[in-house]
This record gives sequence, structure tokens and C-alpha cells, in this order.
Amino acid sequence: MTSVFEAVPNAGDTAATQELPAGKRKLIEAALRLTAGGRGFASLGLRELAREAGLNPNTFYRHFDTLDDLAREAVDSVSRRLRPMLRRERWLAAHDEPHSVPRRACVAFFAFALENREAFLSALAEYHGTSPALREAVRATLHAVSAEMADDVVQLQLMPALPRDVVDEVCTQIVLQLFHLSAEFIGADANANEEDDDNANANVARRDALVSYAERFVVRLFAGAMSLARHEEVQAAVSKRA
Amino acid sequence: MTSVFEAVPNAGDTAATQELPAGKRKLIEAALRLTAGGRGFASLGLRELAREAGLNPNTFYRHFDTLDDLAREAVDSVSRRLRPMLRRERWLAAHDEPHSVPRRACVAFFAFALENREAFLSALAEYHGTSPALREAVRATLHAVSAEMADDVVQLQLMPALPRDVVDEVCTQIVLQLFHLSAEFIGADANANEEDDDNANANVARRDALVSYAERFVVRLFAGAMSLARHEEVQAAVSKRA
DNA sequence: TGTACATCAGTGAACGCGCGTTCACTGATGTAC
DNA sequence: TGTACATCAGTGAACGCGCGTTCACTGATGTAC
Repeated sequence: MTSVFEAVPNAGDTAATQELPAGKRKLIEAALRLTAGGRGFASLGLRELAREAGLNPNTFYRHFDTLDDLAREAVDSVSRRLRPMLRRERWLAAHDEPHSVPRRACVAFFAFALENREAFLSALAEYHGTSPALREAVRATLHAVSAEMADDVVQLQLMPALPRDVVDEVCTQIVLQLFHLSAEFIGADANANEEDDDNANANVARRDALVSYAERFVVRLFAGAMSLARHEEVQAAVSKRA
Repeated sequence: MTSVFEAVPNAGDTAATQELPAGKRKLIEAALRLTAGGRGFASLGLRELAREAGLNPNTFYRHFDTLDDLAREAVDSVSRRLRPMLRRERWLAAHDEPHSVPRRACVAFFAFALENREAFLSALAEYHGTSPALREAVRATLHAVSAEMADDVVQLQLMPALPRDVVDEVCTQIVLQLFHLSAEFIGADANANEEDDDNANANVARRDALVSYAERFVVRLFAGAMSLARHEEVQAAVSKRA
């Protein structure tokens, strides 16, 4: 279990935004801080952003034309920070027993979501949000994630009997489901007061239940794909013999 | 195919809200109208609501204490209107060939989503939204829907080999996935200008693709559950014999 | 059957406030000659 | 190497506006006696 968490590198890495002007960076970081609670970019105010960034309201206009501009740049910034981590992360590292791969993949995904709590909450809110640009950005990121997952499945020969397009589709469906479930995984400590052991235990239990739930989902989906592939093979053989 | 659409009764039914005071009803209807575009309840203003409802801003206070109050009542109102329709609807009507049941269920679900476009867009936006009360309301409705679907599956003996709890879980996972996919199904005509035949055809094609995609998901999930159940049976028999 | 009173939905004017936006200005950092 | 100028990030004051909220009022509909 620990190995999975170790696979997630330093989350505080802000190297990707370092070449920006100071004020611009401050504004983007302020936006990310304010939307972290799941508020949604649409509700942000220009003066509010400037206040949070410790700048004059007017400074906003030195860097952006509209609030949507800023939102787009903020998403880009997060995407730049997260994508390499997803790429580095070996969800499916299959050197152990292969039957535990789905569970470890789910654990890794949720751990990553928790590690990047703020980004995930924003992404979840924007997934069905108002701005088409932001929706597209989130969907593109999810698509990239599922494509990488499919690559891993093929590369590690976890499902050798399945054609590539089926693996792609199953991974897409898994990533979408895990993405939406991650809201509840993250939210499991939303109502936890500090130092409350009972609550903490309840949260651990809820998270375990969520992992198991997700694992059953993954296993079921791949088992179904395998079963259908076998079925089609048999049918093909039968019709060939006839 | 037509039979499925016929199963959806008159959508304009507002009987459930008729016993309310006129102003209260007007405000709730205004809220539903304003959030229909996927705006999210959080962004509504008191004066904006009153304007849309054709009332004095002050009248709001005659009926509600806070904007959250109104949002709660609005969700209740929609829920009261939709639930009976879902109950009446026989997604799984299995008198025809049973192999077409998944597809017809998906078509019926998406048709229902389109028929109640505004409610679905609001519900999707609130699913990961700011207000815990609204999130809970949406989740409770989804839970009720999947429970009814599971009832149908059991009652019509579509999956006799599966234990009840597995059917419940699979239905939950299906409803969640279909719910989130319905955003794209509805949104397929978002950028359609009027009288644009090419666009219209493209939308029909995209919707067909979505239905097929969802169908494969449903089939895969149930096939997986069946396959795993069979596997467990075999294992149990083996360990009993040993 | 009338009369007095309470309740209730709705009105209109006014308040203070934070908002987005504009204007004129400051210093610091290049950059051309 | 020095000087003049342009660019750029950031400041501070001011604007008009729509917001949520409050107050005093109206008229209609019960309701008690």
C-alpha cells in the first residue's frame, strides 16, 4: 500500500508557473485558492481576486482582458502541473500478484485525487459547469488520463484477449466513474472536526468502502469485456464451421 | 422505438405546484427558468429572480428566508414532478426480444433526459455544486431511480443468476454513468443553429453513438457480473468437493 | 348579519455596499543613439 | 558611457450600477363576537 503513495511525487511543485510575471502568477494562484472549496470559477469577482492576491484591483487589467481569460490560464497551469505526475505514476505496476492490480489502481487514483484535492474539486465543479472552454479542458485531461491507462493495460499485457478499441473504451468508462467517485472520496473528511477520532475512523471506513466499490466496478467491467470477447470468438468459430 | 417515447407522459405537468401561493410559485418557476441554461442556483440574485417572476424584490421575503430556502423548494418541486414519471416509465418492458432490453433502456433514459432537459442540466450542475443540501437532493433522486431499475430487473427476471445486492450495485453504477452521459446527449444540439440540416444529422449521429456507447457499457457490466457469479459458483463447488 | 381586528401577499422608496471599470499617475527596466 | 525615451507592472481615487435588505404602507381575505 505504501508503495502506491510513494509513487505520487512532491505535490507542491509550482515550477511550471515560474516564468510568469509576479502579479499574473499571484492572481492565478489566488484563483486556485478561492476555487479550491468547490466554488466554481464563474463566481469569482475581480476585486475579490485582487484582494486575495494582495494587489490593486486595477492590476488585473495589466494581465487579462476578462475573467474567462484568467480561468483558462489557471486550468492550463494546473494541467501543466498534473499531467507529468499522472504520466510518471505507474498505477498498474504489475510486478506483484496480478489479481490485486485493479484495487491498487483504484487506491492510486483516489490517493492522487486526495493529494490534488483542490484541483480535483475545481475540475469536478467545472465538468458540468457554465464555461464551455473549461468543460473542454477538463474533458481533454480525462481523455489523456484514460488513454495513458489504456496504454499501460496493453503494454503490461493485462488483458491480452481484448482488442485495443475495447480496452480504450473500458478505460474511458473507468476513468469517468472514478473521477466522479473521487468527489465522495475527497469529501469524506468534509465534515470532520479536528481531533475527532470517531469521525476519522468513519472516514477511513467510508474510503475503504469506496475503494472496494470502485474495484468491483473495474473488475466487473473487464470481466464483462473478456466474457463478451470469448462469446464472440465462439460464435465466429461456429459460423465458420457451418 | 416509438413505444419507448410514448412511455414518457406529458412533460408540462405542473399540477404538483398548484397548491402554492401564486407569488411563491412564480418565484420557483423563475428560478427553474433561470437555471435551465446550466447556470447553477448559487449564481441567482434575489432581484433577478423577482424581475424574472414579475414581482417586487421585496416579495421574496414573504415566502423565503434565504436563497438556499428557495433552491431547496425548487428541487423538491422538480422531484415531485419527475419521480412519478420515472415510476410509470417501464424502461425494461421485456415483452420483445430480451437481447434488446439494454439498448431500449438507454434510449428511454436519454429520451427522458432530453424531455426534461432543464431539470437534468440543473441536476448535473448541482451534482458537484456548492450547496450540500442540493447535492444531497440530486443524489437521493438518483438513488431512487437506480433502486427502481433494480426492482424492474429482479421483477422481470432479467438476471436471475445474480444476487440482489449485485443487481443493486450494478444498477447504481449504470444510473450514475448514464446520468453523466446525459449531459452530452442533451448538449448534442447546444451548438445547432436553426434549419441547419448538416448539424441536425451530425447530432443524430452523435446521439446514436452515445446510445451505442452506453449500451455496450450496460451489457459489459452485467456480463461481467454474470461471469464473476459463475466463477464464484465454480470455486464454491470445487472447494466443497475438496 | 354586521362590525372590528388580525393576517397575509404584495408595493415602492430608500439605505449602504461591493462591484467592474476608467483615468491619471509612479517607478523600474530595458533600449536606441 | 551617458542620456532620452518607450514599455511595463502596479497604484489610488473616483464613477455609476445593481445588489440585498429595511421600513412604512396598501388592499384583500379570513375570523371572532
